[in-house]
Amino acid sequence: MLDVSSPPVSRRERERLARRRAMLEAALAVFGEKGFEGATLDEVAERAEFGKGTLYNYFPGGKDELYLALFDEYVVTGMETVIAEAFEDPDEVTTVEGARRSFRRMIAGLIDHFETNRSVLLLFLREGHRLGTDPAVVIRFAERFERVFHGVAVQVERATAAGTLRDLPARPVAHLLMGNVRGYLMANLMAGADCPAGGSLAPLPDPDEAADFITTVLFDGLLADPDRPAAGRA
Amino acid sequence: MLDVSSPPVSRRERERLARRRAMLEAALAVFGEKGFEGATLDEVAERAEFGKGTLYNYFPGGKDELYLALFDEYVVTGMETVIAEAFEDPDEVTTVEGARRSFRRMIAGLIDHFETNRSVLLLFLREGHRLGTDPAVVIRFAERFERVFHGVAVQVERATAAGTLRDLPARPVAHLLMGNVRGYLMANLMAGADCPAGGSLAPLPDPDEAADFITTVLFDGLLADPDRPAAGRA
DNA sequence: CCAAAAAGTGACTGGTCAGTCATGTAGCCG
DNA sequence: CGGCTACATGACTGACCAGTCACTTTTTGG
Repeated sequence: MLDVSSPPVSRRERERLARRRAMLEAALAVFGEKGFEGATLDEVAERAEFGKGTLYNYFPGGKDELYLALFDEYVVTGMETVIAEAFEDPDEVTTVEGARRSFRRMIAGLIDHFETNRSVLLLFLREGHRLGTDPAVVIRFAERFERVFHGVAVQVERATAAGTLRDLPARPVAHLLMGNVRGYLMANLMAGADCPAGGSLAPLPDPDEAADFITTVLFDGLLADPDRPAAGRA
Repeated sequence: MLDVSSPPVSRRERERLARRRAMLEAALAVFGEKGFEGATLDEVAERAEFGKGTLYNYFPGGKDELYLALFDEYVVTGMETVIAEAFEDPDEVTTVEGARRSFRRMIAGLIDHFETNRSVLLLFLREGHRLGTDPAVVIRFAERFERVFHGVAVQVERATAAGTLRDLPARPVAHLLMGNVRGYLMANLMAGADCPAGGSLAPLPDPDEAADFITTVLFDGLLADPDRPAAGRA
């Protein structure tokens, strides 16, 4: 990995990548704050300390390309990393407690990842901003998510095959897992805006509790059942 | 309710309401197709067959007010109606099977409602489009959702008090229930765009199966447990 | 050190659209 | 009927911004 003596990429190339990175970081901040429609390329260029024209040298597709690159390189990559780490030991999901531990790690990891990267979270939550507008855009987003869901579905399938999970279709289960994380994050975000409406919207402000809650419900179910106490917290 | 002989509102008033309704309906179609940013008031006015100025007579707050009114009168009201119908018999949730039936009815009702009102669904899914942009807007959305969640949380609380559900905090459970419906709808919508990526994204294209799936997982949990077979389908 | 190539730049353009307001019109009352 | 109120209207304005391109600066290679 060290490229001091014989760089696999030229200095030129490295600098180019560094500039690209700087632009993406500025774009992340701006898109995170203003949303896709609200963000202006002028502001992205200014924050990145480049001319607007330069932005187009790096992202000829303009705003769309910038946004999609951001989505790929921050949201999707981030999730894939967390998921890969959660299932590092491939045999863990073959026992009931191991499966619970692995999936809980995934859930907690995702929550933690997005909680500590607010801009990335906003990008993630708004990914549906153009649903129904441009089919091509919907498809590109769908492809990205497909990859992530697939990674989860594979683990669900392995656990199911090992008999640790009930025999349910893997893809819907994967969707359900991810959907619950997403739902928690959104609720928490809305609660962040100090809301005058009745009680706080924050259902479970502590990420760790939230991960326990989600894991417990999804693994043990909602029904009262004295014969099978929740393994996690009540 | 009949107001033929002695109208509680004048003809003037009724016509005014009818015009308002027509505008909202046009707005629903346009916002649903184009999203908040993509929609133009010119198009809304044209579809409603009114001048743009007239729109401002009815919604002085402009685009924002129109959108929020739409959200209130279609999304929120629709969900509240479905929820109220699902829990019509207040005693049903006090038995295990009754609770399952009630919540399943709610889930199926919500899915059905949004599947048959695509524009309303899009409005619902995009409600987060401005999260993080304008705190005032976030708060107004949060208030609306709070009302809906509260309705669900009340039922969860009653079921928990009756001992049919495990002793978990009601609000997070309500969020989780609603989040799962939302997640299913979004996945299904993305699958609607015929996606070249691998298999179809549609996890469970049939709404009824989806309702069974969600109910089963949430009530019985994911863990394999030969002692307690799922009451619904496998 | 210079010329040519590569990369950076931001003023400019063309188009869009939210919101306004001067004008038009329909109904109502005296 | 005539004038008055209330509402409808859409051309207009000002702001905004994605994307362009003629020009400047930097780098490279001879």
